[in-house]
Amino acid sequence: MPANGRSRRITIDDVARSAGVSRQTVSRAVNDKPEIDPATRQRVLLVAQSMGYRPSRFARGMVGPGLTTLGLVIADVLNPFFPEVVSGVLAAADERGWQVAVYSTGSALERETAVAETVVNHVDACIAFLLDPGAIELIRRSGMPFVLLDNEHRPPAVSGGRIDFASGMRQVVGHLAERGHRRIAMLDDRGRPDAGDRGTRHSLFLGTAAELGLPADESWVFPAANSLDGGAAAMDDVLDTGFGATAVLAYNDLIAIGAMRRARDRGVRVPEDCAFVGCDGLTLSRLVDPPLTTLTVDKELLGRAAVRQVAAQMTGAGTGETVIEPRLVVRASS
Amino acid sequence: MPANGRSRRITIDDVARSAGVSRQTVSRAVNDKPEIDPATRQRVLLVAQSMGYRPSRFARGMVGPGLTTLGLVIADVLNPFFPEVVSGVLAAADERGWQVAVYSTGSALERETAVAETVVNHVDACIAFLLDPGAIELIRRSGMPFVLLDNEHRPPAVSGGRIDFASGMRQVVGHLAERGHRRIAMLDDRGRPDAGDRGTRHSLFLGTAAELGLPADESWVFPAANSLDGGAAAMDDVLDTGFGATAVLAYNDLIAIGAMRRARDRGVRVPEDCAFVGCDGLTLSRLVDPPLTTLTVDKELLGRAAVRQVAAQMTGAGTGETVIEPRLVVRASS
DNA sequence: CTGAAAGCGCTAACAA
DNA sequence: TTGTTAGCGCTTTCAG
Repeated sequence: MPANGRSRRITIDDVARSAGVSRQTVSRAVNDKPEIDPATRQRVLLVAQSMGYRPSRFARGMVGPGLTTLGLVIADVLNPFFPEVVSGVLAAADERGWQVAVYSTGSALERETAVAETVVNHVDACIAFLLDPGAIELIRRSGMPFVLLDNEHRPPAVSGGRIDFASGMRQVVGHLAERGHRRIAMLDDRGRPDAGDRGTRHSLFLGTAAELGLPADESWVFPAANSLDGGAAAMDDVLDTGFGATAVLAYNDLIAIGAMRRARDRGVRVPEDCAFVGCDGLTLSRLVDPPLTTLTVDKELLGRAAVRQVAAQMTGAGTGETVIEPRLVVRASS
Repeated sequence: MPANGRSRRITIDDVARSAGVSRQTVSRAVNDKPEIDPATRQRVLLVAQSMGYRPSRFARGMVGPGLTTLGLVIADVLNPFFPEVVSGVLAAADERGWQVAVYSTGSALERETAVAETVVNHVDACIAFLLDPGAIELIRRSGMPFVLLDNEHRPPAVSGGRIDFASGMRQVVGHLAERGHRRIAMLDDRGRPDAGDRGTRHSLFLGTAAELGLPADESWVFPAANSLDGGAAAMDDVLDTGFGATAVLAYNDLIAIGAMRRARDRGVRVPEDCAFVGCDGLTLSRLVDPPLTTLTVDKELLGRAAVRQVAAQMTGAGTGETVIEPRLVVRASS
């Protein structure tokens, strides 16, 4: 019960008794039904208000169709990638009259199972950024409509949404190669357990570099925590290993910006000494100095598309996948 | 019911019948109760799964204590102010085992009533950034625990959380005055209906300026849309009116950054020709060029404090107010 | 270990 | 216009 904490909940019967009417009449008054004497309504409403009566969501949901609650699991609202996705999801859910419950894993893999368990019990459908196979399986098994985003290991029975980084990496590495870069370092997100797996930015980078005849291998990839500080620390590694990179490609804009700032602080000229390229196309990337070249992704669209897929599943459609095409935006950092 | 769309919902009775047991046994299996034969559990679970059975949230909430859903109404997730508040709310709500449903008004005053109506019907408590008195009254009357944030016109019966901009403006204007600035323009958020009212940044700016003997009046305040572009457009106004401002104080960092960029684009040197100061202390403000001087606010704390107040109301405590103290962070823009 | 009965708070359908 | 009856799907007694 909406945590009254203290005493027993006040029910429609309490109000009915206190107002000297039947509970039906109370229901009519509260729900603004036409078939009730305005005077009665007024009186009942007053009593209800004074008693602090609030209809139970649960009892109502029990009778009527109830509200659809969509669970949205993200890693961290403070990572500027997610608010844009959230925005798309909120808008699309609102159009359908759904409520959105937001859950954050705090980018902690070990918390994913707990979040998944909560989700399974408290929402009607789920859109999630999740990496732990156990957590994913938990939600899948629940049978609720489920869309998994940004995960290359999506089980076949689960719908998904992803960004076409194969195309993206071609654009990015191609751009750097055109600019004459041969020694390109990559700053990967070390928080992801799928590092290096097929389809990840990491492996696509290596593959594309090889295709273009660039000398890149695992030693060209540096793990970074997914944050500005993480990017900065990884840039220290790049610089300190005497790697001689003339360009740095980061897993995302956050890491790229952190790295770029650290490089500048250490006397590296951008882009003359070293070029920087990010992924995601955060608003932020336009505002830093120098403005960051980035692989832009329509994150709101990703959110909207996910909601559309949830809706499709509710009408019985099968598993599907949405692929978002990224677009390289060249700015002064390269 | 959780929008099955197609046919009737599958109930516990359906499963019981199909598995040849009583619904009690199904309940035991599904809820992992100890008093059931492991073999039976297994069998029942299999049947349940194969039938796509999902227990009804509503029916469960009806019986047990149910989950508390906290409604969080913000203006716009894309405004980087809000994610930080959301982060604080999510964390504090999670600690209490509550679910958070996020609603966005899209910064549109005319949508507030509709959002308030939804909130009233579908959550157990509410934390909101709301400006329309009608919407606020709607939620207040519902009797649910309610905390109104960042609103100078909070009804006495409603709990609130706000930032101490009286102190803040003293810090900001004092700082600029110390630096020798006399002609200070303010870029106000034109979307707020309370512009100029007592307690707003607008009026506190004018009051503080007067106290310090600076020549500021209404004509020194320029309305700006709450966005980067809004700040840019307002800066055009400042520049074009030949106002001769040597410093610009903005309603928030978003507006300040937009204005600062526009100024630079038009050949104004920052801070030599014109200094810029924002409010809020967005992460963003540290990253732009030049880094922005800003009145930093602990936005996560604001969110956490709001949750704490909701919790207090649930245990029967009365109306309260949390005041967050802002802190000036001086950077290169001034 | 399993089943039968009772009731959570509400609204739709019907009766008065 | 108002009241009565019947459930919604589930879990918690209490019997077996």
